[in-house]
Amino acid sequence: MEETFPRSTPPRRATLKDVARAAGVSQSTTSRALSGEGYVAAAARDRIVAAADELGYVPHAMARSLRKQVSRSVGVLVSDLRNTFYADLAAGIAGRARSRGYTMMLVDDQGLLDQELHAAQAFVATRAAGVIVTPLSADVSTYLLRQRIPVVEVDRRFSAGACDAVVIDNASVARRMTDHLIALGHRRIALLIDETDWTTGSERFAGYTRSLADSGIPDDPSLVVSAGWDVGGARKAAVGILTRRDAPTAVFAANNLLAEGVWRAASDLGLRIPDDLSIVSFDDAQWMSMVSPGVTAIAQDAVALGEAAMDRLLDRIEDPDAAATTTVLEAQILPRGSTSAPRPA
Amino acid sequence: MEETFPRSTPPRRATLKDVARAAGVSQSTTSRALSGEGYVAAAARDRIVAAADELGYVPHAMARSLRKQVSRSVGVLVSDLRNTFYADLAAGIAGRARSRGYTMMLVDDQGLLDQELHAAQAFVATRAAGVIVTPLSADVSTYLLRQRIPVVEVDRRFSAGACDAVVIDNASVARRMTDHLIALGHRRIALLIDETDWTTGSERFAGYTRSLADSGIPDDPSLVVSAGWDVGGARKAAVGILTRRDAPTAVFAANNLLAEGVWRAASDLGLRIPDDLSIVSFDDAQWMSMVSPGVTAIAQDAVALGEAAMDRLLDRIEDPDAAATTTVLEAQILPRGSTSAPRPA
DNA sequence: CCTAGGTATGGCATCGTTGTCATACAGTGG
DNA sequence: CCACTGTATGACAACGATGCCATACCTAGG
Repeated sequence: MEETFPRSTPPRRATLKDVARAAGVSQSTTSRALSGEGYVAAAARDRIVAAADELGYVPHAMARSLRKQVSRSVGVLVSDLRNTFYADLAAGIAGRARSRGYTMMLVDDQGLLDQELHAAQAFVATRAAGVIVTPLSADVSTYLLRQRIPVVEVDRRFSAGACDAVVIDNASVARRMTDHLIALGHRRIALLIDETDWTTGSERFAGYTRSLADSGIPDDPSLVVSAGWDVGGARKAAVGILTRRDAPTAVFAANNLLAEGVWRAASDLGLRIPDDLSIVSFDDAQWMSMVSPGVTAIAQDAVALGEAAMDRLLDRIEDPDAAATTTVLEAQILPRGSTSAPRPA
Repeated sequence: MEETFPRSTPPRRATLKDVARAAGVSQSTTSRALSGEGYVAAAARDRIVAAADELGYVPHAMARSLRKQVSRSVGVLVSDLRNTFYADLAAGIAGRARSRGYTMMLVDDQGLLDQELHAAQAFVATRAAGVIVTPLSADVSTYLLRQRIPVVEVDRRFSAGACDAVVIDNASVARRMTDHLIALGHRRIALLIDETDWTTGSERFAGYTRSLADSGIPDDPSLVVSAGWDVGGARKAAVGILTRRDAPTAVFAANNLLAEGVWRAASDLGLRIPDDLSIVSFDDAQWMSMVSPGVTAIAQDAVALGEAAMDRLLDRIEDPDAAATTTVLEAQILPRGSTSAPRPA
């Protein structure tokens, strides 16, 4: 009998069976004692609990969820964790997940379609209780829904109607932002945008267009510039439009990367802000409050977005057959120094 | 017999048994066919594979890992996802995890000790293959190591020697940064710091002190200011030291939040940078390259830190009994406009 | 005294996989 | 013709937890 092991680090992790043996009762009783369901004599319970933490017993979550056929973990799929927006979103989800007793599996698909689908499969494999996703295509939701896994789309919608969604009112706030520029006296307002295929882009574009139309400003398609996905491209595109003979007096950047490009372009060209050029941004970023003048921006509360998505998901898990709903959160305009009346021509 | 269900959404997720039945073979054969281990006739394999994707079969990762007694998921515990440093770290880990076939459970402990321990327990419950943590105390590592779970500490070390760690050489780069200020002619250099209890703080402090000593500059403890954990506190502390009669000509902020406080304080006091005051920061933040002048900063590659930590963890999982090592990554000094020679007195 | 109901406990099947083992049928070399 | 080896398959027992069921005791009420 040389089975003496140091007491501090047991050779194997303790299981329910070990606790049962140590307490001198059956596994059934042990399970009941630790879960608090069913009859257990007080004395037995005490012995069992004592044995459990003597052995450092931690229930095996996977075994439990295999047996109970329910999972306490949710999958989260975002496009790019290095982008503050997604990181804040994840933070909001994480906070709610923890307080509701769920664990979070986080995957960053880097904006790649194949990784998005691959991640979805990983969520199915772990039998996630539900998934929150900032989708790149309708495929994820379709696939997960077919697998009977609740899905919530955040930030943008691809499967409108088929699954729940939590978004902000892009169109409305883009319109109000454009209204603000028009109220200051601007007539030539450029829109720098990445894409108009997703709901985010198309709605922002729609809000901008709507504002101009409502103010009776003639449509000028040349002022809407597709500026790519990175700062470099945005900078180039901004330089292009700002050096035109009929350059705009204000630029509306449809996200924070584009705003950075515009800011740098203005600096390249020696334009004074807001005297020579007004700049506004959809998405607030930290630098916008650090530079002078600060950049007037639309702030989405990404943390709140994440929290709302998690709440939605948990409701859905409780009631899988309820009708899909779309939750729309408010976004705020933060007026800063980058906007003023255009210079008289 | 009214068990007709729509073919598109099966009532229950398909299991190995379902695939086996559909292909007309046993579970054993099915398992062998899908895993590729052991003998399976070519014809049978084809039938099985066909049945599997007909049914949309996805193997149950938890059942598998229960049976095989190995897990393919790692736990990651960071202090605050909303802080870019941690988000980038997580992104680095996530990237490596995905490419190595692991899934990542992410928890944000919000800098709270009890949540840190709670998260550690959750990792044990899911039988994580390993854990990467930016620790708040030695307790996490101690607990997890006792539970035989490999741990890698990142950014700061609490359990030096007991577990692996991946950090940057805080002391050395802090010293070089201070040397840089001294080389420019500064003699009164303040250090704004949050804490000196963690390895990060104490090493940065040590590097600063060492640089001054090596240059023969007399020690002045009043120039080392404990500035709290948020921007507001840092701003106040900075205003305090900058309005002293013998105010420093340069300030070294030990992290990006403190740097923001200093920057705002300088703005409050109308100090011109770098003429009236030189500012340097440990930690680069996006705004530091957007403001003018830009802030000279120490850039840690948080993504690389995360990748290195994941690599370390996987090595450790493969060889649990190897000696614990500490990996030290380089950090870079990015010279920008916020530093110059002090104004002649 | 007998039964009913509350309390307390253990046995056992089960969740979905995997791997060991036993079995069976080739074909091959002695 | 008899081992023997290689191929192919299915039964079955795990992994760790739970929950149904049977069993057993005790007390109270008829």
